[in-house]
Amino acid sequence: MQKEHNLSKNQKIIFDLIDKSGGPMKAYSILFNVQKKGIKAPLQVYRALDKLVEIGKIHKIESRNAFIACQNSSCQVSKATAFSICESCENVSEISNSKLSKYLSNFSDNSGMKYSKYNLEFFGLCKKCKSK
Amino acid sequence: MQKEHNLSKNQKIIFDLIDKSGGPMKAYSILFNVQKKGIKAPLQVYRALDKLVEIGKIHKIESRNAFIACQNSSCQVSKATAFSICESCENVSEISNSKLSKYLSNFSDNSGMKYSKYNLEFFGLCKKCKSK
DNA sequence: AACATTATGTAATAATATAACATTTAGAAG
DNA sequence: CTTCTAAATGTTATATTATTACATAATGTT
Repeated sequence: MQKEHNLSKNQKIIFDLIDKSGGPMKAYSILFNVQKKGIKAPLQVYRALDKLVEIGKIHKIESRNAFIACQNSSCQVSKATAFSICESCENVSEISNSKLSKYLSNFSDNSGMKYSKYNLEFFGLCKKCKSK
Repeated sequence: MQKEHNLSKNQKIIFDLIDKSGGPMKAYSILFNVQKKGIKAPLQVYRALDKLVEIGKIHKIESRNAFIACQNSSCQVSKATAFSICESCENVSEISNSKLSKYLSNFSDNSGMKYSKYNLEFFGLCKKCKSK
């Protein structure tokens, strides 16, 4: 069972926006969209984003500086994330493949490092863009 | 055999700096370090970085906005990269593990997407930082 | 020599993110 | 219900990362 986080006002506004958008959103585009709701400054957005990332409600797509709602309801913390990114239309989706996540969560090499987190981004052409 | 790219003047200066540093470097830190060599503007740095990334001499660590020299001499193009990042000391190293790269290069799911590239970043504590 | 491609130089500015400080709100403990 | 604490908010300013636009020079090809 997922812990219920009571989102604060700003967190809820921003999460709902990202979630409803269905795709990745950039911080300043979020800011623009929530200004009518009284969120006026970048920092207000970044603070909400930081918290939402921390509790796993959204993930950051590092290569795009964008944020996407977690599509995996069982995902509490952002410690094991994988995405597929279309380099043509910039569509992003979260990959939830238990074999992949098991493989990566258990990965270790001879560096003596203990991995507690990973982020994987695959790039290519999505079905639509491939057939163009 | 790796194709020999004749680096231009700026590309060579910047690659040598990153390579000698032995770790990831940020664009504006690179800029600062090469100003005595006549490279004065951010754009000159970013252009060289773009080219070096394109030909696989360096890689971008997306989560850190930093650039590291490729540590894998057989790596021509930056299409399959994996790094381990210490969240305490920020040490970064390139993982070269043929099983991992095979697994990821051959990965496919039911999205209909053809993956041509990936970037994986593992996070944790390195040996040194763990024992502190 | 003519042409195309790649690289360079320079200034301005866009886009992304954080620091610092004051105040308010929401929960927990007594 | 009051006191305390942690979390969240509001606001201004600024730091950091990256690109646009335009002019010129060097390099490679036919």
